[in-house]
Amino acid sequence: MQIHHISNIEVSVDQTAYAMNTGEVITVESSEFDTLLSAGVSILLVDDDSICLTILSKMLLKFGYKVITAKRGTDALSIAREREDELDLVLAETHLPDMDKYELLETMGEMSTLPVVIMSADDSENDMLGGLFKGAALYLVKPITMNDIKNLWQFAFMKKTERTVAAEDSSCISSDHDTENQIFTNTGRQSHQNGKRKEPKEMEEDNDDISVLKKPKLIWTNGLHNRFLQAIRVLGIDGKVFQGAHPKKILQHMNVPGLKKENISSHLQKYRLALKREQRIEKTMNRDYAESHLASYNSSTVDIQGDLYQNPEMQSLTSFQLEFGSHEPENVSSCMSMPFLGYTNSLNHLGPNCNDSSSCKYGQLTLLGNQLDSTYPRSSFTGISVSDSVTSNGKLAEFRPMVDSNGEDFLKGNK
DNA sequence: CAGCGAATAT
DNA sequence: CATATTCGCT
Repeated sequence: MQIHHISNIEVSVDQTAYAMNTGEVITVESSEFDTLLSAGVSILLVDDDSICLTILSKMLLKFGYKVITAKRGTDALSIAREREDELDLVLAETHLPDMDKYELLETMGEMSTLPVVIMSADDSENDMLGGLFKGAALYLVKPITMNDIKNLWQFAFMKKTERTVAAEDSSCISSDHDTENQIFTNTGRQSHQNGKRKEPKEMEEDNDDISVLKKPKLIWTNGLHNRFLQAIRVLGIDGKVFQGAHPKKILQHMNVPGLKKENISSHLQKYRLALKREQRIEKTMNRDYAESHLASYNSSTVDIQGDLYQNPEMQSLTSFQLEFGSHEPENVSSCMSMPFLGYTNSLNHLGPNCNDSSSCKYGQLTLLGNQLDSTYPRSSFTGISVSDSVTSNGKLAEFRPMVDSNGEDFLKGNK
């Protein structure tokens, strides 16, 4: 088998630009944050084409990922089999010489828990939905951008779960000041082909002594919330008049393994409160300075992200992140703050293209989306990443939590 | 039994 | 104090 351990690659980034995409001036000084988040994440990169392989490796390395490459599907599988523990994520091209389209994806799904991110030049809904349905954590359409790469780390945590927890779950009475190398506890699962909604089995050999008594605290991450929003958009915004958005249906639609009805209800309750608040705010604003404020509110999503951002309303059809609080309390919340910031997130290219397709399973999504978008709070979009602002400004903006991003407004209580 | 609002817990 | 869970009512 041909495995290349890449530690140093000699390809100039300039060529990256022409080959991969606009890639221009990826000034991405790989801000400290990016490298911090992706640091130590090991990625198995699978691509038949040497050029792509090299370029992608380069990009990955730039963000601090560890990269192992394979050119053939079989190689990828054996690597994954032997060294699954060292790996965090598989990034694979769909078209491989020795396998057909989603064979690697499927096989990988059967034999390991590694999240698989698919990349392909095929951008039809059929292809994308197919890939996602077969269990891909994310479907990236080539050309791959630096942003895509930058956000990859988020999907790596879908597998790295209990290992880290179990490793440190032993009594840590020692009041150690842990460094930041701690990893949060995400429980993620790839959807199987027959993937139904629930997964009765939870932990394999974990301490379940209190698992029944203690309910794991569910933390609604942006990703999870986005999924929630997506579900709501499809089903209908309010359960009262329409028959859409009952928690049960939402749960069904979200299709998240560990998620309980109660969680949805709770979140829905909070969500509705937030809605009310916003409506009141808008009303009070209407009385006084009607248009100026409103205008700024509505356009804000567009303003920040500028022209190059596509369709913020459409959120990822992709995967989700389920996060439970670990038994050790504090480390979670501290870690939590990081992912929020960087969550520009897998905007996969599903949204914009969907309107022309009647074949799209989520065709109703576009329909409902139009009539609803005035009602629901701004899509929770927080992070406009640093590199985004680079392109708009021309120079690097300082990293700061988006002030005007309304992503979080839903979370904070405005009165 | 499910949904929703309010109370309670973390 | 915010947010998740539990309770009680419909």
